[in-house]
Amino acid sequence: MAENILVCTAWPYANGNLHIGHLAGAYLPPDIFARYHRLQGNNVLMVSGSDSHGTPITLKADAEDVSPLEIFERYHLRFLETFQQFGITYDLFTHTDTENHYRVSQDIFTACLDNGYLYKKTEQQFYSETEGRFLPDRYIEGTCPKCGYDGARGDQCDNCKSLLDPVDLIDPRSKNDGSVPILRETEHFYLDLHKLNEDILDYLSQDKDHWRPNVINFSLQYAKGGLKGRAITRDIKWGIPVPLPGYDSKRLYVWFEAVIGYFSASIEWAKNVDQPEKWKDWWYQPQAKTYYFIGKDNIPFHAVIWPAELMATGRHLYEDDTGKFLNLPYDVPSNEYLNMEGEKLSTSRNWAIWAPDLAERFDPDPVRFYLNAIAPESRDTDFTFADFVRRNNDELVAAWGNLVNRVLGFAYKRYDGKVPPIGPDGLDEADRQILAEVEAGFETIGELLAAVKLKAAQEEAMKLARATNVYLDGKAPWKAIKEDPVKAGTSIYVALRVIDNLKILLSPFLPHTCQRLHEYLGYQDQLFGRQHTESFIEENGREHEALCYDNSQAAGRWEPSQLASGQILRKPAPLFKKLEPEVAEQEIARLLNP
RNA sequence: GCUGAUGUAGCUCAGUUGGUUAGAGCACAGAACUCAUAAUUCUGGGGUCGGUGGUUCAAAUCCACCCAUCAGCACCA
Repeated sequence: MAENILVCTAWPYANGNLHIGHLAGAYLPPDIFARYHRLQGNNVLMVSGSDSHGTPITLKADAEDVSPLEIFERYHLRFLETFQQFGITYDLFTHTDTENHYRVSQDIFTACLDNGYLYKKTEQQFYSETEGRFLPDRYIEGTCPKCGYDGARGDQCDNCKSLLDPVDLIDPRSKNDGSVPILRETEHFYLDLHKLNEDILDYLSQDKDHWRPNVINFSLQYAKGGLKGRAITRDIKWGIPVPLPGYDSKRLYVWFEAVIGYFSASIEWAKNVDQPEKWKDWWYQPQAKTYYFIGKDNIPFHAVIWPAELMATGRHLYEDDTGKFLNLPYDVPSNEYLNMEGEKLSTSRNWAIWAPDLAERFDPDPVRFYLNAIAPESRDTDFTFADFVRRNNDELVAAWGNLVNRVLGFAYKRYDGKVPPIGPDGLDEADRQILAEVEAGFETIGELLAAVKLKAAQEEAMKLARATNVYLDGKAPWKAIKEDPVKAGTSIYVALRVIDNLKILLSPFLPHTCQRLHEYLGYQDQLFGRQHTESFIEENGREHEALCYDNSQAAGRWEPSQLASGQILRKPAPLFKKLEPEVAEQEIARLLNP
């Protein structure tokens, strides 16, 4: 029975390029996961988009003296390109500046309000008279009340690292024009997390054995500590308007609406494919499983606050049957962080490998292979170019690429470009054993993938490739062919069929090269669907680019190969390139002298 | 400071409810082989399991304290 699997990934801030940390932590894992489930025949919906709001974007826009719109559109288009280059197969990768997202976010706000989960509160905040607006904490500078440092920001002192309340700053001034801001009263809406505290604890206490320890322990602790209301509106102009009269100067705060994107993007996708109710398969069908792939800094927002928003919404938005509830996250497989050459990635210090650069110089599959091999599933890990080169050469090329090349090359040259037949003696013990071992991989690797143990899954698949090398060595068909070409042909048949199986088992990790292998083996069709960008025009006439995926022509199936003897092979070529050790040095040099 | 996670061979990681000489891949050393991108296969060396103390016949595994790294701590999301 096909399952409905919703794959959500963190919404990247559209204020800079993506780097390897983003890929390894939040974008590659869900793609591997989604590809597996599609092969398995499950109904997968994978959605996300660019976060077009948020302070970092307005900061960057101010710094470049352009509009926030210009900033986020620029990087949004880059994201689309990056995801296509690495084969991250979103059914929809949209952004949060769409009419649809505005409407859904406002509807959720209204539902929360109607259900009594929002309250208003008045606070004192800094207001700039020269600019005529309230200033976010980060826009205020002053002297740190704790250490006396003069350049402290309103939210944090960079010198002593203390978290600050801007009201406590000595001699506060605006970062923009140096003017002295004044305190003024302002009213905001708060999400009443306190009221939902018990429900959140119940949710986190049931059926969470499959959650990673870090995620569940942290979330439980967070919720047990007592949740307090959080402001969900801001005095800013860039963002989604509050859907109430008299709030023209306020916007929904980005943390409240960005996570709503998972829901609104699902709805947008359904509209795009002309099945406007289809999103309900993932949001209202109780058996559907929803996964949220994020980095560890995002855990509270996905494991606590987003469920709270869904609960507060009343959980039957856009649904006449009030007995139905919106699905809460089934799993939040958060990753730790990826470091680089022993140091934390840093955008400001330009200590990062940017995804577009990586795509320019390397093929996507080796990068996917390496990033998954070192994915920070349970702890921070370290990316080094030396290790990348080593794993590419000594593991990917040596064990798998070479296996494919030697067997396909041999079959192509010595058996007339066809899959040889099984000889009259049939299969012997060793033949049956290697086939059984690899076929069992559909079970074991499938289970690992379904449990989001993606590193272990890849390792298991590589183990089978190594076992095939052992099998081949035992059979030595290059020797046997001299005395008994028919018997050697049986071994080559078995090896080809094993490779045909491994092609599927490895395809979630290495989709591009497995497709090529698929063709070398003589198949005509596509293992996976087609990825493309598309421009959508909304009711208000505005247009936006999005990444889409059409799975209708995908022929790959997560099941053992039935490779036919006599199938015509295509002339093979190596799937991967060996990398010169100097590559590592060159890349490091490039980092140090950009 | 408070809360949580992580710390096992040079590197990346496994180690189920505590139980024989702590495992894998790669790297390293030796051998075999030559179909293959000098790839492959076999054998071998290599670890006081972050530290200290405790519980136990027995601890990488349980408890306490400590150290290191990372994250969160409510206006970054």
